[in-house]
Amino acid sequence: MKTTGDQFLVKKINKSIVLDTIREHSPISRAAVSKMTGLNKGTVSSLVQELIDNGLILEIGTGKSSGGRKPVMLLFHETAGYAIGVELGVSSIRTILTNLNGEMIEEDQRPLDTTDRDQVIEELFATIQAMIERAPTSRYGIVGIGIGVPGIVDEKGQILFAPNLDWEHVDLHTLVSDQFGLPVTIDNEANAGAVGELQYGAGRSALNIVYISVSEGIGTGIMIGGELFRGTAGLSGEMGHMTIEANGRKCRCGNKGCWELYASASAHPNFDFKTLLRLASDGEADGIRGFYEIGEYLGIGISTIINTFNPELIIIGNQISRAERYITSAIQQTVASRSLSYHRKHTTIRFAQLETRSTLLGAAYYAIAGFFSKDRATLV
Amino acid sequence: MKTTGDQFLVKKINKSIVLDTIREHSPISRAAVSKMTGLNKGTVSSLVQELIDNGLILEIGTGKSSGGRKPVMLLFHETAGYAIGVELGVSSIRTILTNLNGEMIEEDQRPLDTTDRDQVIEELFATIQAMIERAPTSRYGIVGIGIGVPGIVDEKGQILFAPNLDWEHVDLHTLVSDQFGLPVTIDNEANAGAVGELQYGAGRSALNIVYISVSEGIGTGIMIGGELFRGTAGLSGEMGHMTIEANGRKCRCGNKGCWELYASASAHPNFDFKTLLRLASDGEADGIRGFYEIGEYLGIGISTIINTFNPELIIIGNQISRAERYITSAIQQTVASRSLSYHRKHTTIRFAQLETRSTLLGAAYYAIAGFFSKDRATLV
DNA sequence: TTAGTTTGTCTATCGGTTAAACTAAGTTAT
DNA sequence: ATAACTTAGTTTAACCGATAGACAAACTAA
Repeated sequence: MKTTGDQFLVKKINKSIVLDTIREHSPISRAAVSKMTGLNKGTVSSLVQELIDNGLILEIGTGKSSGGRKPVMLLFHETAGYAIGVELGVSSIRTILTNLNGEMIEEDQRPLDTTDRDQVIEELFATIQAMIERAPTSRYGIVGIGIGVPGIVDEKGQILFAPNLDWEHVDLHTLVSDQFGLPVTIDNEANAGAVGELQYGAGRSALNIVYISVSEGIGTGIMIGGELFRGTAGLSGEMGHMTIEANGRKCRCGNKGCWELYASASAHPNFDFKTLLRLASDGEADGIRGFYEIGEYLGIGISTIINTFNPELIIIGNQISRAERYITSAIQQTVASRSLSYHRKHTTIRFAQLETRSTLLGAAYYAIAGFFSKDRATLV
Repeated sequence: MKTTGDQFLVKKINKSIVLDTIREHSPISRAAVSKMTGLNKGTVSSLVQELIDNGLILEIGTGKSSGGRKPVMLLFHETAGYAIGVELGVSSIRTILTNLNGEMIEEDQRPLDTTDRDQVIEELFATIQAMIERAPTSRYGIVGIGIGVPGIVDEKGQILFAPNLDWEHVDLHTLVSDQFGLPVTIDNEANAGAVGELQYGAGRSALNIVYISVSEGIGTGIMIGGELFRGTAGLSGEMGHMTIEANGRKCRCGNKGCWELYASASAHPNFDFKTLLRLASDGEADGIRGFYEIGEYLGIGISTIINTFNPELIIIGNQISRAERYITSAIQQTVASRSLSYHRKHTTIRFAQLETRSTLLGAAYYAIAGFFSKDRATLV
């Protein structure tokens, strides 16, 4: 049954629009909100009053007059609540605390010397608990926890398969949810990275972007129309396993010639990523050529992505960012020669702007977005 | 500026819901619509009355009583208008006339022995004009024209590049629009096919489907959340040019190792499609093996599509359908061994149900959909 | 015949938006 | 200094569409 329209729906829509407008344009006056949104001044006034009562926005004195009465400036109350973002990596757990604007307030990093499920989860609980305790008191407290994990996650927040952790079928959502009694979102790290970059990084104001997370493997997060594309069971975006050599190397996924075997940070047959970086920075031919080859293979997959999605923006993130200067030209040249010209014209390729925080900020954003969508439904 | 909510929006939403419900469940009573949609009986009554006044639905006598007053059955008035769908092929132009339910009323096919722009367009105008004249008189007349073309079309309906017709930069939308003064939609044939299958064929009630049109080349239409995914400039879905052999055969697109070079109906190095079909039906090893190889390569690309989109359904259509029995098992085996198991579980692979009419029906649907979305906006 | 059920309409009310009047508080011109 | 103009924000009345519930119509079942 589709959602039918009634007066409450109208109010919910308009309240969202007003809140979003204030969030994006703080500080701003009621009159300006009315002009920007097209909503009547009176409507804006009453909705703003409710948002103030809800503690989500603040009046912050008067602004400059432009020939008449001074406007009362409104501010999004970014510290009315806090969100926790976690990146569960293979060798470390990183955690941040953000305000409702997604600005980082606190940070924590713990090395992981095990992949044992129980030990990792114990450490995860500890870092989250510590972050909860470090959060300032606020009206809404911790509004949620978002976690990015290196693996395949279904729509219920269950980790189906995390090869680097050697985990299978871990219902992380239930575990964390039961422990803290807070809203929890679990997603794979590439999806979270895509969300982070679109909200706070290189992809702001873009609608269709593809985020490519390149480290040991390759993961991709696909944002379509400003929304994460999840596929039927929440399993979309495993483009690391697209075939680029029909009879290529065998992959642990069962396929042959997967992209990530040729284009990831660990793709070089002789040197690992750190060694390659050292060689390249020393100007050694082995390092330079190693990265050039990786860049070429990245370009091959990126060309397919461009032809498939015709995105505004492709963002390359995670470990490989550290080799940006060594691989950029190889990528650009390969894409220029391999992708369809009309498609290429509309696509920009960039490295992640948030550096190593795309996933963390994206994870925290899940919590913030969840809070507001709930808020909009219930607090009308 | 986002659309803000007001009473008109509410009415538009509800009127759409009522109309859609009647379209999908004709014949149906007002009471049943109310129960299905959750809308109040009175609301349904008044919206139905308006739709009757608009000529979009009809009262068709009473139905069976279930222990009380007999219901008045409502019918979608499918002949209140007609739509034209055109498939501009390389060797022929096919045209259909449908009612507002997308049911074919008239059909026309004209061979094309030239790819000359002016001659083709003259023929195109002639077939459309003939179809307009064959349409029964109706309240809304011809509500629009949809055209599927074999090439890259941008969001304005301009053909950027149609290799098989040898056309570049033809503003077909303006040409047809000026000639007939009707709403016109131009899209590539794979997109139109995807829409056709989702609306009327194998993909009904699915949300995420990928339609693969396999003939001389390979085109793909991607439906996400029930909507066609168009990309930033309307150029999405050229997966025929994804790389499956990094150093494979040279493609006219500039890339190497494109999928369509290995998996299209014209991919066999020695035999053309017709010959292969004849050989296979004669039980000749060359034909059987030829199709098996094409099926394997199709399976490689389909595996990438599954891992990328995790769609509910993949539909294979166009010319290759005629070889269904020779390639099915090769496709299934390859996909089973190459795609990620979790993803594969949620995806079904089928051949087009509308046979050679996916594109035509999809093109006509563009016109119908355009009519209703306009109608909903203006006739409230 | 009577009681109960189902369909569809009608009426009062409610909650939202809007336009417009109004109050408040500034600036600019003379 | 004062009048005229501007801009900001609130209040009021009117409007519109949905809803709940009463009602009439038309049927079935006992």
